[in-house]
Amino acid sequence: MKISTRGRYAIRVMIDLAEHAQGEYIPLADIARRQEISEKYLEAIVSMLVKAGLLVGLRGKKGGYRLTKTPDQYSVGDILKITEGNFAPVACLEDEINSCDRASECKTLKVWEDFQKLVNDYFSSITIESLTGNDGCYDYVI
Amino acid sequence: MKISTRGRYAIRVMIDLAEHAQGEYIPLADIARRQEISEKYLEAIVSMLVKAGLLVGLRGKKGGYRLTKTPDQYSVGDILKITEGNFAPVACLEDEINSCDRASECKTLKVWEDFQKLVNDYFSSITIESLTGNDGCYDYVI
DNA sequence: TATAATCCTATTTATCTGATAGGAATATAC
DNA sequence: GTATATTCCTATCAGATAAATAGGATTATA
Repeated sequence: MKISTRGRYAIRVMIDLAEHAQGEYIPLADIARRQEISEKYLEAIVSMLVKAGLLVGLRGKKGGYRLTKTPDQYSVGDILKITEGNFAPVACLEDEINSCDRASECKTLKVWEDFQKLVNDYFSSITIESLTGNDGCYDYVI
Repeated sequence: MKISTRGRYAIRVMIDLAEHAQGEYIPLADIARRQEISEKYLEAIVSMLVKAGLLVGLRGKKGGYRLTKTPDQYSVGDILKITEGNFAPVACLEDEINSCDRASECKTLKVWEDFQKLVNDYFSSITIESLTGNDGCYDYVI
């Protein structure tokens, strides 16, 4: 029932970018220094966020990462879904169809289904913007 | 973010006992057979429940396990707290006092605190009795 | 062309999960 | 009091995953 370090770091990266980016690309080294996280480890995490389209990276000098949307358009849930895979508390809820033999007689299935919805709704309701010290007025265009 | 097999099995054991026990001791072999779970694996799980006082075991012939309370007095949360340790989604919330250096400046601490409460409240609200096919009238005395 | 950055692949270490095995201790029934 | 049925205890094992590190290929800018 733990949120992985990956997930926690991913959220911190997103908040950091939301607070410091003015539309330009921010090198990962800057984020790693501010957040006191190993740059090499962050690399793996950030690459997940890029692959999922939450960030874009640019190589070379003046390169780095930037958000693809404004901070109010990201939820904590969006990020955790990428790093944690999904919010299914049990394996049988990971796929659309439940392929567990015992599903029809399972007395706890509803407990897990309702729980999954609870978790999803909670994390979906928290925006990255709400976790920054910013005022919600972005003076840059994405 | 997964509930362990231990936790799921523990809940099934408790439901099984709530449905089948009439005050007498139920051998683990019976539960293992009904639930189609390895008896040896269940042993380790059930011993946790005994140590925590949710069940009592009796050795020897006519031995087995029985509940220490009526099914409506157990919540799913009571059981999961034992098998999962706690509901802290991050390590810094496991102890009473938060010993994380970054706690004072942590932008996500409240997210995790509120989440922990949400999870705790949810699982605490579900009784084992509500997961059985019983009517809530116990014809045995504990 | 030098430099600064992302991107990619592999490796390591530690921890946890799920499961199995063998046997010691003990309560009941005959 | 002996056989039997059961919990109880300790140890072990394989596999997966998490967290982190390392080295170098690629690419954009100045």
